[in-house]
Amino acid sequence: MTERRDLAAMLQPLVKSLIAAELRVLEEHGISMWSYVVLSALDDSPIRTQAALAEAIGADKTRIISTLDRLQEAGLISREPDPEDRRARLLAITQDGRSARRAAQADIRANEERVLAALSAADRQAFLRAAQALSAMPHEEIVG
Amino acid sequence: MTERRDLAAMLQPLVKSLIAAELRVLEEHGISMWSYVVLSALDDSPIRTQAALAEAIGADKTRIISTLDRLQEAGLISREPDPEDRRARLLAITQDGRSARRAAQADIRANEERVLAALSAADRQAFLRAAQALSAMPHEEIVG
DNA sequence: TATTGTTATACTCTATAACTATA
DNA sequence: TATAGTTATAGAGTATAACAATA
Repeated sequence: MTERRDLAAMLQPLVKSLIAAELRVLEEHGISMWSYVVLSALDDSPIRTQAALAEAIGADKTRIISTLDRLQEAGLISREPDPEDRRARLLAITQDGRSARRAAQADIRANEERVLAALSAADRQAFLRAAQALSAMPHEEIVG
Repeated sequence: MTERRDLAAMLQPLVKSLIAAELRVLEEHGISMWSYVVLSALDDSPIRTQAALAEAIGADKTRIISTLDRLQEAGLISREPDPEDRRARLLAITQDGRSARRAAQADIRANEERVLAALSAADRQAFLRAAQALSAMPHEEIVG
């Protein structure tokens, strides 16, 4: 049997630290974690309903409302009733929102690069490749 | 710039799935996550105070009390006042506790091996080596 | 007075249920 | 009546503060 600690027990503190690092950077940019997640989702493409956005980022629809309020207030997203179905809210990132998100992301990635520098070039590549492969596995396949 | 998603955003869902998998296994063994963490800490060596145990597993001292109650009730740990300082509680795993912990750990690792089988042998090795190296970094060094 | 463990309280985050408006 | 969004409420998990026992 391979002698190692449980994978989850090993990775969880690492992820916790990475999230703490991300929160520090985001705080410098005046953005909350949920705001960053929303901006990142909308930077890929606009979304037609708040429920769809919540679904896309794995959040409850009731939980993102105050975040959307603040983002709209700050002019980082637009949020208008769909003329064709005025129950729905068309969501899109603004130019300011895009700038804010990308500036924050650049700082986050710079810090992650600094951390990854602890690895050899070969291990770094393999680690990222493996992490990508594992995180692409369906939740059910991992849970079994 | 390397084209990849944020590291934390990539790893967090993976860890979440791994924890869900672990919880499923632990449930089959009738052990909670906190109980498993406590048993794992005590399987390495006994601990002289509850505060030290809490510190060791990164928990609040008030938060492990009900867990210790249940473990003691189930006969998986021993917990006696230190004769030399009766404020302190000497904590140790019992033979039953050790059996329970190791049985659970074997199943957890078996599932993790199944997940890791998605990787090539080389990537699997490099991933584990890198994960170990990164998780050994001090929290402050990652946060920056 | 200081320390260990415990209990009581408050706070944060999240999920559930009820409500408004549009369809 | 059904759906999108919102607000109000309740629940779980955690941290903080007060307390009891021992030193």
